[in-house]
Amino acid sequence: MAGQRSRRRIPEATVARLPVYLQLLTAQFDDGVTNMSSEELAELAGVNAAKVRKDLSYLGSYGTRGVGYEVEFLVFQIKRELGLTHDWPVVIVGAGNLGQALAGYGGFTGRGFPVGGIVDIDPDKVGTIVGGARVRHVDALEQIVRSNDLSIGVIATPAGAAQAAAESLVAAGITSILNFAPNVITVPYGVSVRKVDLAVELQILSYHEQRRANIRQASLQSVPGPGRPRQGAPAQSRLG
Amino acid sequence: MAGQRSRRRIPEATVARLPVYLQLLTAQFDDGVTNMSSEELAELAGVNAAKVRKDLSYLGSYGTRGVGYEVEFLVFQIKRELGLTHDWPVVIVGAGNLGQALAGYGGFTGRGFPVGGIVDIDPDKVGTIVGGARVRHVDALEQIVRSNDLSIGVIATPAGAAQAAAESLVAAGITSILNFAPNVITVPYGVSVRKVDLAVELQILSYHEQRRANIRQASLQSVPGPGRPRQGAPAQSRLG
DNA sequence: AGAGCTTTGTGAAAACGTGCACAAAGTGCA
DNA sequence: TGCACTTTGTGCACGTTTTCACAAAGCTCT
Repeated sequence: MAGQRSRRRIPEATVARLPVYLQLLTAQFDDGVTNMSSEELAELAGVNAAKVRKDLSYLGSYGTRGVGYEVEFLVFQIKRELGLTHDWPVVIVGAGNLGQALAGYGGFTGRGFPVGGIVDIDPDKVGTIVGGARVRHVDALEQIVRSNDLSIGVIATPAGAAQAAAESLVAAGITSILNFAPNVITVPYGVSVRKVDLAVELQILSYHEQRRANIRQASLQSVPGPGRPRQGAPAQSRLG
Repeated sequence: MAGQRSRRRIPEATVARLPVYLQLLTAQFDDGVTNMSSEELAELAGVNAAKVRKDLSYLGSYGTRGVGYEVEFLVFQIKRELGLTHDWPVVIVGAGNLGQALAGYGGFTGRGFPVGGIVDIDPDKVGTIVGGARVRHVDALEQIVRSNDLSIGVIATPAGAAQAAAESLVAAGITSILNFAPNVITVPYGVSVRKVDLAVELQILSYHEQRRANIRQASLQSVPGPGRPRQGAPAQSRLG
């Protein structure tokens, strides 16, 4: 039983929730909370308590029946599982509007993902300082990646340049990509990609808005009665 | 014979993919492509062709057997279903780093979601011009929402202010929220929330990176030497 | 008009994810 | 020690999503 605790594959849905638990647990710990039940954590995360327990059970049996989970220990275990025991500096491709915002955005650096480099193809941008880092030419990508041993790249280019950016990143040795460009990129097997598309998120909201409007239209009943408060569901822009 | 095509409920997973198809189809149409098969679209979207067909079948039977789908018509149908036949101006709460980037980011306005207003609680920011819009005080939120008939709000505040921002938005009459703050917000029933958390995306990538590193490690069968403990497998202390 | 080819639309099966419900395992108190 | 109480960890049933596989429908060519 004691064998490898960690070779187990964790379901993708759980992997997507662990960072949320981690953030909540960390905040609670900073507030002096040392112990929490699945019920309390579920309440904060806006999910079902059984789901919390099942999610946490993939990490191991780290709770104590009748008591709950020790916050600090759980934080450590989630970090370990997510590979957050060390920083992962990222390299940003594209120093335009979005790239600059990302580089300057504290929530990046502050959570274990410092900007390890930023590149652009435009010679006019090269040499400017963005979020504390000097913009370098995209040709230096491989050198930046190798010498800093980077694994994660962020694409913040316009749509048309995204595929080329992805190819440069992969050629430079990057194996995980976060893509902010509004198009699908193709990468070789073994490279992970996640896509964040602001317009897609808004379009999904638009669908629900429009649907509400239709329903109001259809059944001329008034406002949808005041129900219980509800938590927002975490949004994943994942293509299965 | 078709009758009302649209009262059917579309699965959430499909709703999340329709914007991707829409983007691809629009790009193809601009390139002069007038007709596409589910196979071709699937290839571009990076998904299974049967999935494309099933997704599109929720809109109605708009394909032609033996031929495929007419791109322009399909674009129209998807837009109709997603409620994209008109613009949805959004109001942004928070004119800091992120709010400014969002307001200035073309991919927002350019895809049917112009900035209908931006507010901040900081009097120093009020009155400044951000992405073409003048920042107003958060107290004016309700007036802005009502007079422009807005439905969608974007939270671009720091974590601590997000819940208050959500409450202001709801009080002002907003029914859909896109939350960029890295925490869970609670809203009344009937309000849609989607959350985009950059750190969460990176943490998910981190998990996969770390897992790859572990697997490499394991298949090498070698005990990690005294070398520096970089992206390798974090030592697995304490087994459950 | 019919044969051959292509591609849709959809039942049905498989895979995946969620939530209930409860035994097991712990605490605390008398 | 034994009893009451709490909370975990998980088997199971249910719902959703994905994939397969194929009949039905359309096109083209003769």
